[in-house]
Amino acid sequence: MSITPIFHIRHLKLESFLWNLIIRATLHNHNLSPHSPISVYLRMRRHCVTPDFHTFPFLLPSFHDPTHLPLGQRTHAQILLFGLHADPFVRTSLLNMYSSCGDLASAQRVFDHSLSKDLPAWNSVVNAYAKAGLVDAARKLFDEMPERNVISWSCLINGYVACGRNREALDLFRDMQSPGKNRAAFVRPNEFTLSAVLSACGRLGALEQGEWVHAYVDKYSVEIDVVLGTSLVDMYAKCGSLERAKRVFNALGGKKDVKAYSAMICCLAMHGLTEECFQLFSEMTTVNNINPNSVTFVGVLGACVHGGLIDEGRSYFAMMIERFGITPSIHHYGCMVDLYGRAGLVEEAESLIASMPMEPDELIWGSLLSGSRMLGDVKTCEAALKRLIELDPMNSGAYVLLSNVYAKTGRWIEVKRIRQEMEVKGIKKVPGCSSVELDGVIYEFVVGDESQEESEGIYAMLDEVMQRLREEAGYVSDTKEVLRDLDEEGKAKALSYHSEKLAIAFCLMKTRPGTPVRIIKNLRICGDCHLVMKMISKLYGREIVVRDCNRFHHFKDGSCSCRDYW
DNA sequence: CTAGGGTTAG
Repeated sequence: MSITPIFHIRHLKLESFLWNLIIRATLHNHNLSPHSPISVYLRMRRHCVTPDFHTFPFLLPSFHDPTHLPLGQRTHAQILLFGLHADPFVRTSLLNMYSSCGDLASAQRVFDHSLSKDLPAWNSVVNAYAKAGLVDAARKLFDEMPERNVISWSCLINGYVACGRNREALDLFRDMQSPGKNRAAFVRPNEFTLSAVLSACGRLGALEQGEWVHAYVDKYSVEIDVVLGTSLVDMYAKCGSLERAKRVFNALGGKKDVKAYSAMICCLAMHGLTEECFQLFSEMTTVNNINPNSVTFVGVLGACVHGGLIDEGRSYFAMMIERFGITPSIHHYGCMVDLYGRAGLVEEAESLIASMPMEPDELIWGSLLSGSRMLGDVKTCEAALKRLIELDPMNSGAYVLLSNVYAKTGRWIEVKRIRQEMEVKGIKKVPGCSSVELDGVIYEFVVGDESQEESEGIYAMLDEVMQRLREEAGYVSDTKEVLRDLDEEGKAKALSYHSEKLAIAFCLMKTRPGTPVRIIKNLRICGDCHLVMKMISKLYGREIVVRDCNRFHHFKDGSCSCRDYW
């Protein structure tokens, strides 16, 4: 870019005006080239042009990650030097700079020392706390705000979604729409709000609420841009409705970018549709010439894992590095380790781990553990667990996986030892929890839970169902994964109240025959529940979709889309 | 209209 003509303009005010414009024009230059905002600013100073009220709101957004903090601080000093620190625009920019550089304390200080705190300033500080993961603090500020607009609500909803408090995000969205609660005029959600809400719906599996958002989008003619479209795709796919995900995805037409493609690719992978996943990948890269990124490959490699496709996994891994120049992250290594482990290629897994440029983390050892668990490779599991608990001593999942392997192979002394070890260290097993949505209400079931209002009915229903499975389908409990050394009857009992069984009983009770059932589970589904779901799908003529923490299972006519490989 | 606040895939 040539900026020479500017130097000949004499008029002082006009000079800063033009320098400001140049800084704005360079905002997208993130490297420290001569054309970066800070370089232009320094040149402006060398030409003895005094910065004004507009200069810093242009300059400050160029400092947006922790490595930029020192420059941000020096810019703050410049602001003080030129006496521009009282200006509300400058202050909000400064607040945002500190927040995006990760210096929350300084952001708060800038806010506290502001004489007039207008709406953008409040929104910025709420957002700063929400982005830092301190959503309760954000909420406190939000509650103190003298007035709020759609941005205030969106920032806080985002904060809840970002830290996994999805229910609270939806509660807040509901409050936003009940005029009594937001003590202001009705605030209409926009595409920013709706994207965040859809994200929460997807994670919760709240299809009906997600559908409501989609209907809202249509009703108020909110434009489905690529961001909102991606959110819709993600929501439908995570709620088990691939058909509608595809419909929205296709309707995006030429607007689809790498994120939209990646969302769809990851979703196809989660549903075990490996072929379609690969096809979409090639459509994206070869037909539409969109470069995949690291997330795209997390999806594609995930599809390989779910399909047990070693060769494809290897070739995508190589393609990622060689053709697209993407440095594999720990997630990609994790996929490969999982893939090798499941195939019994323990040596390959280990040599890959040894070749990693970064220290293997708990994800890697977890992948090795969950991979080798499939084949009952006790030795590898033990080794992986040992490394895993060095890094993450309270990881209950690791202990459970290993004791699973011991239980499968009947090594009850070891099972007992693990259980004692967990007890001594105070490690609590994460309880299995399943949820279903009915008429827009999410019902949660925890293993052996009897607190539900209708517990009695649910248990009676479950007993009846299991009885029918035994009599009419020859069901015998698959007790291989019970973690206690009980007699066969005891084991069957320990299994029979797994949360997903409670959930399915509830659905059979509450919904009309033939209605599809969707269940979300926080852990991996166990062998026995998997078997029971298959049988129910046939005997009761129900389509059942179970999303466990790892992937989707579509049960229909007695079989599952995962082909019993998970 | 030279200026400040928020969104999607993992």
